Amino acid sequence: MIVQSNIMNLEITCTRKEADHKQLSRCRETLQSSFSSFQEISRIFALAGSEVRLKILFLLNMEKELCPCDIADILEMSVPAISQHIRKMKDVGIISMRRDGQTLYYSLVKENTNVLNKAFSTIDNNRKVA
Amino acid sequence: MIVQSNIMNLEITCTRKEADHKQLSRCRETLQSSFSSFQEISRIFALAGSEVRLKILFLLNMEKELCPCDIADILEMSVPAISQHIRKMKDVGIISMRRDGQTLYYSLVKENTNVLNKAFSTIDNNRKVA
DNA sequence: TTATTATTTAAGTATCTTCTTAAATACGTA
DNA sequence: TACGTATTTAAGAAGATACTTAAATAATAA
Repeated sequence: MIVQSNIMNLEITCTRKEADHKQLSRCRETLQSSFSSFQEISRIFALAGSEVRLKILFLLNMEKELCPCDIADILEMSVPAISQHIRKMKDVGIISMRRDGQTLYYSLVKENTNVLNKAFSTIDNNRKVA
Repeated sequence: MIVQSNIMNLEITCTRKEADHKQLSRCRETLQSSFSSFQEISRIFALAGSEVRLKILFLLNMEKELCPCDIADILEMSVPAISQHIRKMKDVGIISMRRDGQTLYYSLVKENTNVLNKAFSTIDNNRKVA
């Protein structure tokens, strides 16, 4: 693994007289030291940023596991459409699969969905009962 | 405000023999009762799902407020590119603005960014200090 | 008033996303 | 083996997204 030397690029392009160069350098350093977190977490949010996928994730959180056929039924969407959403989430590792005969059951990978928990509980709490 | 009657569409399209129709109906009802939460939260995640915007949000959380010029400098991007990201976040109400002379300062709207807090703390904790 | 600075807006383009439909794979059963 | 069911994969079209550059606003300073 190549660890880049931490000599910061200090040429500040912001021409504002009041610009606080120490603040700008500090911000750059923080971003650099968290480089991979931003990648990983933004990827998870991009997935949860689709209303369809957020619903799938919420349902998996609530029901433990579901198959593509169930999900397609609940969301009133085509099975291939659901399958392709599922693949994206599996690729990033926020859901996993088990097979039982012909049926594939998908479930949340809890270790990788911590950043979504607050959303799940907020959705639960804002539920309007008829 | 029009509250839709809650008579569920009960025609289950999933032809799996093992399909649990009660479970499917329950899931549909839950989604329906949380309709607007899914919209609102997925919209916030879609914003945070861009690596650039997640960095901006993280920086605003850390620094309280920043101007577009500062942000463009820190992220080494053009000012118009940053300005357009900012507009999207302002439109959805997760950031707000104050003016001081020619400079516009942007900051987080904390009430609307609760679902991102876990991400901010995770990023902080995973920081690799040089 | 004119110029300068900070910022936004607009138009254009390249890329990504999310569906659709049709075909392929994988398992179970007659 | 052949068929049906559950699911994935592939190809393609329509729409959304994220930059670029150039022009427009808005506040301040000369």
